[in-house]
Amino acid sequence: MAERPAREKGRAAEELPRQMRADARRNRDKLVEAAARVFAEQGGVDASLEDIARRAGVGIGTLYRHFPTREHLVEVVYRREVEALSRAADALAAANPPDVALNEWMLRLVDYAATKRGMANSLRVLQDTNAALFADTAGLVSATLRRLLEAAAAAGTVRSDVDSADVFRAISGIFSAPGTPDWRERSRRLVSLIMDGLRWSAPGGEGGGGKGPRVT
Amino acid sequence: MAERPAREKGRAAEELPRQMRADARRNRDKLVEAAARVFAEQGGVDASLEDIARRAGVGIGTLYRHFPTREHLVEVVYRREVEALSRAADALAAANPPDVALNEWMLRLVDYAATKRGMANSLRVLQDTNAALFADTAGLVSATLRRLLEAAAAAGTVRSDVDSADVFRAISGIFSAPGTPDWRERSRRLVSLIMDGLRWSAPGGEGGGGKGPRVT
DNA sequence: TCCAGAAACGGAGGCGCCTCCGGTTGATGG
DNA sequence: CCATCAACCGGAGGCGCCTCCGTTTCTGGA
Repeated sequence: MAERPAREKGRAAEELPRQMRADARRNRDKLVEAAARVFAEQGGVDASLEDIARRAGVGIGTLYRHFPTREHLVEVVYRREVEALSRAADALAAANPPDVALNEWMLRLVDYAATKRGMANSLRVLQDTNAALFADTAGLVSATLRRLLEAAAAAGTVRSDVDSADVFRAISGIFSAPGTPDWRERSRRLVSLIMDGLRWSAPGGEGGGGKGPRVT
Repeated sequence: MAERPAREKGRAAEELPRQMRADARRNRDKLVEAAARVFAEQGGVDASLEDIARRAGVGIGTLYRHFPTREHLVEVVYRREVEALSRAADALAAANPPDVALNEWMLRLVDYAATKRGMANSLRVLQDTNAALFADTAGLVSATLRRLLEAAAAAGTVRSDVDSADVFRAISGIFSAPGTPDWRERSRRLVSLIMDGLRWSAPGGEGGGGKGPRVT
C-alpha cells in the first residue's frame, strides 16, 4: 500500500462536507451518538431506526436525510468506533506503563466486540458492498496493537519474540460466540491469560520477570 | 440414492396432514394459487403477503397460520410449480409426436423460469436452509427432460448422441438475466435454436432429416 | 441589524409485517 | 337432525420502514 495523501490519518468522511449548516452537523452527531448507544445495548437485534431518531431527539426524516440506508449509518458508527479505539491507545500509553496500557487496551477491544454485535447484519451486508471499509479498519486495529506491543517490548515488560499478528489471532477468540451471558467475563479472562503469556520471560516483567522458559 | 418408500412419487407434504378441515384445505389451496399468480406477475420484487391474502380472499391471519414464514409459502409454490412442469410433460407426450412434445416442454420451462424470479430472494434463503428441496426438484426436472429426450430419440426425430445433461446446460441460459424486457423472446429463440440442433442429423427429423453433418 | 432564499427539519401518512384473540364453522357422537 | 367444541377464521392493532412536503431555521449579503 502506498503512502496516503496529505489529509490527516483516517477519518476523511467526518469533516469533508465543506459547508454543512451548523444545525445539520449537530443533528448528524446526535444521530451517530444515539446509534452507537443503541447498537451497543441491543446486541444482535437489528435496532429500530425510529428508536434511534427518537433517542437522538430528531425526526425520522432527518435520520433518513443524513443516512439514506441503515448501512450508511452503521458504517459511520463502525468507523467511529474503530477510530476511537485507536485514539484510546494513545491516551492509555501516555498515562500508563506500556504493559498496563496494552492490557487496558485489550480490555477495550472486548467492549468494542460487544458493540459490534448490534450491527452484525448490516456489517455482513457491508462486507459485500464496501470491502475497502474493512481493509481500512482492520489495518488500523492491527497497527494500533503493534504500536502498543512494541512499546511494551522496548520497555522490557513484555517479551519481544511475538509479533502483533500472533497476538491478534490469540485475542480474536473474543469475537466468536458473543451471545452467551458469561461471554464478557470469559473474554476478560482470555485477555488476562494472554497478558500473562506476554509478560512471562520478559526481562523486567512484573509477572515473573525473566524467569520463564523461552517458548519455542 | 436408494428406492423411495411406498408412498406415491413426490408430493408428500401435499396430502399428509391426515385430517384437515375442509375449509382449511380450501383456504390453503386458494393461498397457494394466489401466491403462484403473484410471484409470476411481480418478477424480482418480493411480493406483499397481505396482497396475496387479499387476492386469495382470506385474512392475513389465515395466511400466517398456514405459512408461518414467507419461505414456507415459497417452498410450497416452488414444489408445486416443478411438479406441474413434470406432469405437463406427460400430457404433452401423450398428445404430440415426441419431438414436438420436447419443444413445447422447453417452452414451458421458459415460463417457469419467469415465475421463479418472483421468489428469488426467498429461494436464496431456502438454499441455506433446505438443501434437500433443491436436490429433489433439480432431480425431477432433469429426469423429465431425459424422458422426453429419449422418447424423441427413440422415434428418430431427434439425434441420439447428446445426453440430457448437455441439453439442460444449453437451455439453462434462460435462467440468467431474466430482467430485460425482451428476455422472453430471446429465451424462445434459444429454445428453437436448440431444437434445430437436436433435429439436425436425426434419422427422420422434419427439420432436415438425416442430412446434416455429424457434429463432434 | 435585517432580509431572502437556501437548506434542513420533522412528522404525518401509506404500506407491509406479524401477533393476538373474539367470533365462526365444520366434524363428530348421540 | 342436533349439540358441542376444537379447529379455524379474519382483521384490528402495534410496530417499523420510508417518502413527501409544509414549516422552520440558518447564513451570507445589503
